[in-house]
Amino acid sequence: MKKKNPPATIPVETADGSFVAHYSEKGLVDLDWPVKKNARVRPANMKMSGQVLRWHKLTTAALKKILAGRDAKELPPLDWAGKTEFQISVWREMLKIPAGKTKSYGEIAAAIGNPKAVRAVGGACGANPVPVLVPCHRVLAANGKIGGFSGGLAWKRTLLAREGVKV
DNA sequence: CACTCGATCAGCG
DNA sequence: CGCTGATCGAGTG
Repeated sequence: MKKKNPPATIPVETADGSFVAHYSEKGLVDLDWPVKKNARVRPANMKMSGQVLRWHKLTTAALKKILAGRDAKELPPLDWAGKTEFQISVWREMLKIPAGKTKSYGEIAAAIGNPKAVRAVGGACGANPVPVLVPCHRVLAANGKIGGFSGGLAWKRTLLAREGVKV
């Protein structure tokens, strides 16, 4: 009985474009990078609970702060249903990284108790459904190399630059 | 279940 | 500086 909640899809307007947020009954499920141009997303029926709107407000505020190179004051609840414990551990660990600081994949691995799972950590980062809010861009390779980024490497560089991080 | 790949890392020539 | 092996989780057939 997989009641597939029609995820609420709402655009998040920022100076960098319109991100697209997807919410379930439990919280933010997914956040997409700004689509090319007229990413005309239909807010569907905004008949959803005001709770979603409240979350959306938090999402918007947090997103803008991080895009500006600062830490988000508060994040909306994140719904990581369907993900593995390992991935969630990795993401939760990344959430602890403050703006302007960076960690290596190896450090994340060590922090969650699997010092050797560095490759796996990389994989988890790539599977992160909520970029920016979960600062996957603050994770660099051990030797200071920038590594990769699923939303396009350009974003990673831009975000780091705004936070005052040099690569 | 077996096999492959990845946003890694550390060691060695 | 470039190549190789070690290692872990996830996806695929």
